[in-house]
Amino acid sequence: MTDLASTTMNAKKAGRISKALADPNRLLILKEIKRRNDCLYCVEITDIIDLAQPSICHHLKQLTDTEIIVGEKEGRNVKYKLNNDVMDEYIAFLQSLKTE
Amino acid sequence: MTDLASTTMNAKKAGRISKALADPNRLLILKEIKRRNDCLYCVEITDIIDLAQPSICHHLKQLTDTEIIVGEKEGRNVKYKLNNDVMDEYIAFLQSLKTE
DNA sequence: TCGAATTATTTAAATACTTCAATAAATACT
DNA sequence: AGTATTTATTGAAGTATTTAAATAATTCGA
Repeated sequence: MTDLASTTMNAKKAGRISKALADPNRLLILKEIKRRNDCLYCVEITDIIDLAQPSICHHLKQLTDTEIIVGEKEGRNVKYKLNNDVMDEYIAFLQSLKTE
Repeated sequence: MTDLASTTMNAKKAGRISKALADPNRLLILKEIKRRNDCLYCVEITDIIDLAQPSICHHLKQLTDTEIIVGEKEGRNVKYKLNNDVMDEYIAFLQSLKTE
């Protein structure tokens, strides 16, 4: 099992997730997934983000590489969903940094 | 009130906080603040991070600029503490991205 | 099969980030 | 005042990220 696919959170993985979230366009994508009830086709992202197709593809890759979102192929399209587990692990890591 | 100093979280501010957290050395600093019971002098960071003093200073600035940590001057030293409020706001923003 | 639609990859340019050496600024101590 | 200690700033080099044009790959429909 690779480090990326590991289910346990650590500083290294948290750093990668932070980096994946460190772009306004990628946060926009996540907000849009939420708005569309956890379901977003790649082609629809062009409507909300003013970037060329390869750029959007690049941002989606940042998010899928860290497994914050998961893509499901549906014919020609890819449907994206948020990975709540990864988000919960990341949030738990952040909580652990706080003083009780 | 500047956007950075605003108490309300938005995608722009969340993006900046994510970016501040997107470095292993900065996460190390946060973990060390926690380990030392929410109190860390700049000069002590040299012990745990193998970077030159200006580099550490640079990283501390990333964290203080986004107010994830707050520095208190004590004579020549600066004592750093985690800003739980900002962390909570950031976590709440991440929670809001999840599907209920 | 052929053409259209959707997504992925490669390459290159522009921009941003990380790091350190040199140096400055602030403060304590004698 | 002079010196040592701690932190901040500037400037430059190396590295990484973002973006888009060109192109490839995949799949649906006629």
